[in-house]
Amino acid sequence: MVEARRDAERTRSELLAVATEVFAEDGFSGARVDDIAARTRTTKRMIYYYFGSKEGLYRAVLEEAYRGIREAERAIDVDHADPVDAIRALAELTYDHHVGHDAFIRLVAIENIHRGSFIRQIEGLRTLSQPAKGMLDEILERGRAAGTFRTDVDAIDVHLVISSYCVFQVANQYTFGHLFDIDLASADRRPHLRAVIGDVVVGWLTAASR
Amino acid sequence: MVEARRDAERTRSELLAVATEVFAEDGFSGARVDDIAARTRTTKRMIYYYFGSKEGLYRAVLEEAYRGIREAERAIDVDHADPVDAIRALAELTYDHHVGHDAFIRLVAIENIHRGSFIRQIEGLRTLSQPAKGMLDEILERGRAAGTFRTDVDAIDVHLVISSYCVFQVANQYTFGHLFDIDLASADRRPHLRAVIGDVVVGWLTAASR
DNA sequence: GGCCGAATGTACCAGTTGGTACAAACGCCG
DNA sequence: CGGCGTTTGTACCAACTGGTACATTCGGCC
Repeated sequence: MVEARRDAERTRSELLAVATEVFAEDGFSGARVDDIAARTRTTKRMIYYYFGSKEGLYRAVLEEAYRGIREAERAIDVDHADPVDAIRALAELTYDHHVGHDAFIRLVAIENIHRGSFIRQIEGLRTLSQPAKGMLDEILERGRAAGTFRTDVDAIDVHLVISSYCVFQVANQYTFGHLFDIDLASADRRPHLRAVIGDVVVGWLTAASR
Repeated sequence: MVEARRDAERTRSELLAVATEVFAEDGFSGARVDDIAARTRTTKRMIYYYFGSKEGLYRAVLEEAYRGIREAERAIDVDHADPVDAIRALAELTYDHHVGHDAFIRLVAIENIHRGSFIRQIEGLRTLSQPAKGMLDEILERGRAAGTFRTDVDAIDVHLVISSYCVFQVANQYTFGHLFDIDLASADRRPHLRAVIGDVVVGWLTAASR
């Protein structure tokens, strides 16, 4: 029987899963410890036993979310010989990836509201982000060597352009959607919005340098 | 003597100004009514007298912030004859504009965390956003007529690309900055980041349609 | 000057919230 | 089986927090 009355690992991970939902929904201050506990098979006491404080729980949520997302990102593998195809694929896969992980993007937005004060306390996150940059570097280098890519752009610039667009789709969908009376999350519009970021990056990179 | 002991207008506007700062800093749930009042020459009582509730105050803050920003946006006037110059200028001025209004962008981020539930209650905001779109429409039309702009892109797409980039610079500076060890807000880097969004939009729009 | 409604200040409250003291139950190991 | 460290549940609290009752003061108007 799996119905173990005592299962430290399960208690901990259930707490983490529920806390992720609640923090993503209500923010750090908006989330209530009692609320998180109530949605669990265990009690508030366990939050303090395993995580020490509301803040400790939030930090654990943030860390796990980042690890999970980086893991998922490694699956984005672009092996096109042509750098133009490769960069377009990377941009559009990044779009898909972000659209599919809105809870994570909400957590990131919340963390930025707090000026990144919690993320800074988490060790080892930085190295986790290097693969994404490495792949970009490699594609750009091939494109430049082939003479098809402009030379006044580096991997961070490209990552910034792609991330901005993809994050904004999710993070700002409510205000942007309201002001311009458009639903960015609508399935009908997805293919177009997806193609746009591909077009943007390819058009930009294949244009002549200033 | 300007030192009026009683000045309804001043009390109200001081409350609004301080509340804007506090909400932008701490979010809706994070902000404390007592804290806002304490930073004022008046008392908490006045918040309830003028705004009815914490939520009423937040709504007033949001509305005033949007009106202010749209006002400022109307100053962005691009009168280049060449649509390519015009669109580059628009993109780069939008960048400057966003970088200079980070409190507003924080409020927008906070509002999106709340899924836009407050902004929806504010009447007349939608019409306020139309000028920006109108100007874009006009530039795009000229560019298409001249044969220099691709035809598979509309004003909303362009606005989305520009806004994404400019908002991200400010809204996500902390997490992005931390993960890639770069300070997006550094004055040294501004000219480059500013040029990038110009290059992106021009390169994209002047490339051939798919 | 005296009236009256708008504006303001003080004191207070009830519900909420993060956090904890204490003890009990569990299950592994010898 | 018995002991012992880990894990869990209950009850509780002190501080905080949004909100308000009530009294008071101000300033314009007749």
